[in-house]
Amino acid sequence: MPSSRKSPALGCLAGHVGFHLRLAQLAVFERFESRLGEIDVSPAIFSVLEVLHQNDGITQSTLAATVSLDRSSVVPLLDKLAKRGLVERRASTTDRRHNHLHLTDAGRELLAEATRRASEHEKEVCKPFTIAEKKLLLDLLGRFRKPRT
Amino acid sequence: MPSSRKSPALGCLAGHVGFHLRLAQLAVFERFESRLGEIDVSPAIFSVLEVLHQNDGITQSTLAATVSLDRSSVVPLLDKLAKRGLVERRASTTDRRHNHLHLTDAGRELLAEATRRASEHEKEVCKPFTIAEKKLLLDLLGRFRKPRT
DNA sequence: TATTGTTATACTCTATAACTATA
DNA sequence: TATAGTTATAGAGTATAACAATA
Repeated sequence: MPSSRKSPALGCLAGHVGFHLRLAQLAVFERFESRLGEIDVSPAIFSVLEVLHQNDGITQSTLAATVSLDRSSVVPLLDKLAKRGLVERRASTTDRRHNHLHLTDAGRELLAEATRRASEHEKEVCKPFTIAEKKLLLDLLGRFRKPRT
Repeated sequence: MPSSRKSPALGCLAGHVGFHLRLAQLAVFERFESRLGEIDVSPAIFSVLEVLHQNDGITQSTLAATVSLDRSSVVPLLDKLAKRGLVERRASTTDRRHNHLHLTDAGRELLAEATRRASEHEKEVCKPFTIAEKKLLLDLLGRFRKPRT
């Protein structure tokens, strides 16, 4: 039975995935910040570092597409990371329009620590799910993505 | 088998709910805007209008809590809606610190149209799911919310 | 003292459009 | 002409802190 102090009715919002996606992301990102804020790693920064680690020498536009950002949005992000000595931009020798991106040693070290913390975070945030449920959730979320391109 | 032009590896991001929540929300909100942008209704505005409709006379702070915003964030939002003639603020007679919020006739009319469009949007965006899967998804998303308070 | 709404302020995130340098 | 990165700029969205009115 509902608690005596009833909360306001949500109407059709209760059945809207967008509404629930926002609340879920809010809760998850908040806890991410509380664990990785200490080492100045935001969700966006973490995803960039990880993609760089997985794809050494990747180009800025490809990175942007991979994390679903505009290529212009990636510039100030990389500026910050370069200033912190975590990332290097090397002009391509074959096509001088491209920058190839590389993690520095410091970048790899920070990523290692960030990965440890992110993994704890993930464990905490997914406590309400069984392994099968989490797998299912990721599968369902993946279906929102645009079909092709 | 993978396409010949392979996309960059995501590493551990592929298993992180936060990463997938962001992509999903991005896709969903984008399509919401494409359907309701025409009538100048953003996801935030829609949720406010619907909560006001469900809870006539609700107070600003309660509204804010209901849609997970700070009470200061709700002020400029309501300013806009009031300026558009969709919402009224009436000072409470019993406790003059409170504003009681009400939809105007115009507000109800716009909400009706917005609800029609939102329902089409919801149908479109949930095409990849069966009824059972969508129900399950909402259930799973709900588990991220903080336990009590 | 505590609470509601407000203001002033600022910060983050992100995109668009135009520029440059290449190709 | 087209592309990669950059710049300048602007707009959302949101929060924090302090304030006035009220309780």
